[in-house]
Amino acid sequence: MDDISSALDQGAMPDEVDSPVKFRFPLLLRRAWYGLNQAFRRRIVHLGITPDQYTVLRNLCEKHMDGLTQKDLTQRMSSDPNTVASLLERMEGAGLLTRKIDDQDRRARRIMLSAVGKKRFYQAQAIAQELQGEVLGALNGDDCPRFMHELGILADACREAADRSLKGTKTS
Amino acid sequence: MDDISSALDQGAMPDEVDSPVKFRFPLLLRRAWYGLNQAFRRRIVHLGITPDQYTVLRNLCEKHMDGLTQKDLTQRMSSDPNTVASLLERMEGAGLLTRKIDDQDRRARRIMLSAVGKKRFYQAQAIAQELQGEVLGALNGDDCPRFMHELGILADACREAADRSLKGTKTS
DNA sequence: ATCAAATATTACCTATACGTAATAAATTTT
DNA sequence: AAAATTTATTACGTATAGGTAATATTTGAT
Repeated sequence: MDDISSALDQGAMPDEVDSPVKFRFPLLLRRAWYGLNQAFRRRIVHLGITPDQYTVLRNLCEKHMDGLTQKDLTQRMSSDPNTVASLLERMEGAGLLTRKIDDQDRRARRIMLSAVGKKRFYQAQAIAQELQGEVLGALNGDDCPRFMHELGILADACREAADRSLKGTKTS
Repeated sequence: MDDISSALDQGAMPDEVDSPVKFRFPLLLRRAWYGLNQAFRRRIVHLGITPDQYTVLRNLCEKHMDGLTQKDLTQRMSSDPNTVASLLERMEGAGLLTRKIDDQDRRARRIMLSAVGKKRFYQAQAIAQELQGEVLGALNGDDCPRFMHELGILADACREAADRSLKGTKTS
């Protein structure tokens, strides 16, 4: 441990050599995600919804008029059952959607958008598209498709790493 | 509003036409960020720290042996003063760092890593690098630098959008 | 048909994210 | 220099993220 400490005291930088701060994936990802989220939150606060609530509304609006179960939503949102449950509880309280026990599977609950929910979605969608335009405008239009493709590959790799990390399959 | 509703009832998809789900920036960003975070959280839980706490430790370890103020940390983490304050409070309680009033500016608090904090950082760093290798391995090595450069551009654009969205400069 | 295993959700807990207001100390203005 | 302004942090409140355990149901095995 003394080796490490003295190295540090001399001003050595742990892993900056092989990966400068400006190019580290986790840092950039964090910065992008929090920035985008914060921008969107600030722009839709007057609608009484949050970015995550918008994500729920979008998933319910997009070709799922028959509703979704909480499980479905959880997967579509890359989220967690607990988080989704409390999120939907608040949204139901706000009159944005309804939850009723599913006819086929009485363990599950089917989520259905309300008229208010639809309206809020369309109001927020315009803002979301405007914001997305502003942000993606910073990138050369020609580079965009390839970039999104690569981001998709990394996103999948991240999710797979998370799944792998759940049960002790870290090594084998 | 009836126009909108009937369009939906026919199964129309809001903005899927011009931007398919698989290529939408916010979705991919969310998936990548949550996946990476969850993977890392699961792999370091035995060290008694969280991903955000690791970020604090990393910032304190990297060339800032003289310590950082909470404000500094807040900016470096793309975070918020409130969040950082409670985060540091927990970490101080866990013995990972110390907070003392700054000599130059007695409003500020200077954060200093403890021996335990240093040790935990190096233990977690090995895991972080391993994880990063697994994830980035999914991308063609040659594409990586350009991708990171572009992600950096978008991250900056997101932060700027967030700052712009704070004070009513949305239109002008 | 019955009992065991799998599954959807809830309940409860801790850790962020971040907004607003309060507090205290530093800086600027008059 | 005293007052007004700016700034670093804390206090407090609501909204996620996500782990563990309990519950209710459905499915699968005997």
